[in-house]
Amino acid sequence: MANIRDIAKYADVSVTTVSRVLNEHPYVSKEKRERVRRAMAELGYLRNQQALTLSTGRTQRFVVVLPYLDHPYYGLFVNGLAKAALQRDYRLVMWQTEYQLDQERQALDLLKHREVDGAILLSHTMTFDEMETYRQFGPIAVATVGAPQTISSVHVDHYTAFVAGLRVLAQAGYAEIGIVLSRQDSPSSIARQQAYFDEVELARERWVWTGYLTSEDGIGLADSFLRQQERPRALFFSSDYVALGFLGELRRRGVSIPDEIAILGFDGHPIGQAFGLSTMHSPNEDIGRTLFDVTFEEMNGAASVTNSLTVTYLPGTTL
Amino acid sequence: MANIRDIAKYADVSVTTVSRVLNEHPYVSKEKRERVRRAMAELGYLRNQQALTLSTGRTQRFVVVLPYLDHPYYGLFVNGLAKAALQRDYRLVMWQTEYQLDQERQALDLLKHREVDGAILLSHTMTFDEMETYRQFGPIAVATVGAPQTISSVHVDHYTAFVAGLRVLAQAGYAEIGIVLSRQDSPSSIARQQAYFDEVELARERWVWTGYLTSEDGIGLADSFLRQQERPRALFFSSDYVALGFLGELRRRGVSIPDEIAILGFDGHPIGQAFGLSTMHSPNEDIGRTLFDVTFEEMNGAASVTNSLTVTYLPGTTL
DNA sequence: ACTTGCTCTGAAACGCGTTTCAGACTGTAC
DNA sequence: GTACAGTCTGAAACGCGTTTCAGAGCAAGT
Repeated sequence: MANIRDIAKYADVSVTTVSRVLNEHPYVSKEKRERVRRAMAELGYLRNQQALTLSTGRTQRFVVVLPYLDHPYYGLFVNGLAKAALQRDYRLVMWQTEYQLDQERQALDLLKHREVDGAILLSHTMTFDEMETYRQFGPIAVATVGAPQTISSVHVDHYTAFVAGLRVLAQAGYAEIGIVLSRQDSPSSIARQQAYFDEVELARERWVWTGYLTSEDGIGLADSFLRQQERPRALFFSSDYVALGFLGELRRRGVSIPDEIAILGFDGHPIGQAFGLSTMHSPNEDIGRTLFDVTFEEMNGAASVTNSLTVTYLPGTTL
Repeated sequence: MANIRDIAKYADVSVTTVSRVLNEHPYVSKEKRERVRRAMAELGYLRNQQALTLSTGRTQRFVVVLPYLDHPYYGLFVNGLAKAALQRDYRLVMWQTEYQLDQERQALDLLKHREVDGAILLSHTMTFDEMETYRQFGPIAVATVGAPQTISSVHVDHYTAFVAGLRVLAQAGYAEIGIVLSRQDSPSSIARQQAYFDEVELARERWVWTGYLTSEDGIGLADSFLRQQERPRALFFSSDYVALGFLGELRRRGVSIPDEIAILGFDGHPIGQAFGLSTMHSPNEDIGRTLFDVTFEEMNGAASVTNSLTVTYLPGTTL
């Protein structure tokens, strides 16, 4: 494998000159530039990215932290991230945490050890206090609310977003509303419950279901829901996938939707449309794109930012 | 940022000794080991991964190439890859190609430039001949069939798999069968068509639909399908997502399934169960895991392998 | 007493591209 | 004729951890 010194020798110039040709520095005579070019072609020179990385201190990589790589909820975020990364010639190292704190720490250790230039957390269980201890090693951006000054944030405010969804339900004439959330104690679940109790007059503790993450969980909910005595007339899900599982199972059992139970999802993932799911659309792809850009800019000296986006109602036939 | 030389000076030992402590080499006296440990703690030493990478020539990274990061079809592969990577302390650089040949080339260029140790292609449009030109730069593994000797392959054979699915349909009593495929000219689509015409007596050209990738495509199919004069009695989809979109749309229109039209999917993705989709289960997570392992072993000198896995019928209510 | 074989240590080279700095040279301006 | 600015060039240092090699010290084996 020819390196820059071999090329220099072969073309009878200094390594500096070769480096200049590589980087298209103007101060190289036509003749030497040509000689170097030819030498590179003849020896099959390939620039060693590792050496470049060590030398410049830039890895051209960000680590992207998320609980599950294969959870469709994160798909659109990741898509936005990937598109932005491509534009800047950056690579994304994906890090699956399965909600394990130590996995999050390992991901941020990449930052410490200069394996990546920055970190983008689509989800985190770590406290912001701990997260800030990593800030000195590179820019960090999160897709969640409540980040401190030093940490960039691009997110939808789940309280506001949930209020918006609950009002859509209210306007459609539903007063008895239940909500189906993901992890019990996640910040977003807490915010959503808060919104529920603040906004819905007939809100009830037992109409709050937590621990529903996947479409299978949604199927599972059908049974326990139908067995319940006093049921809400509408269910607001924090995820389209859970809503879809529930919807599919109910339709299969011949339950009429929305006559017996109305369903509102949250995400606006394309697959929901296939089933006519009414949902609150969250601009996740934009968030992904912006998260990348923000992190990139911050690496180049820009200040950290907080960017709150809003959700919109995407009508279907389940409401 | 303290480096290894700073530590050496502070602990009054050579850099070699520091390196030995870092790598837990036994030939270091207790006393010096202790001094080095203390120096590292006091100066807050953090090993620079970039330097290590340049020095050892190992990046601890593989690039994973796939058309869309957010296509749920690849989710289970990626999940398997991620789990295997975690075990070996490897990172995955995800590369989205959108089926663009030049994106595939860019991904493999990472290999050329020593930015990754190996490449795993879940999908590719590149010919194997071209792919082989990259082989000299590191191990390559694909999830597709037909790879040459030098390139590892872990896959389901789509011809065999499709024959299996078609026989499931035949055994269930369906003779008039149509198939719905993804990209027209992809090797897997070609193999599937071959299987169709070889296996199904009543196979017809116009019962082959191509270009269906997403659940939305499945919705779109419903209309043109229902308008067709002579319809097959069963549809075999090459993707659960397309099948689900189609299924959802038909159910919404009140078409009785499987009485009017039977549906068989392909993948066995969990979300299919929510809707009772009958499907051929493909062990994609295993494939992902094995792809990683194979690439890893090959990097350590093992020979390339070809590993063909089989699909199994996963009953639902749509058949 | 003498070889053999560990254990321990560190100087120097290595991987490889970039950057700094000093110097030479040419051309233009005054 | 002298300055100054711009062009071109290369030696050396830099980023930083690993590896090779040579050598010293010491104990066990014959």
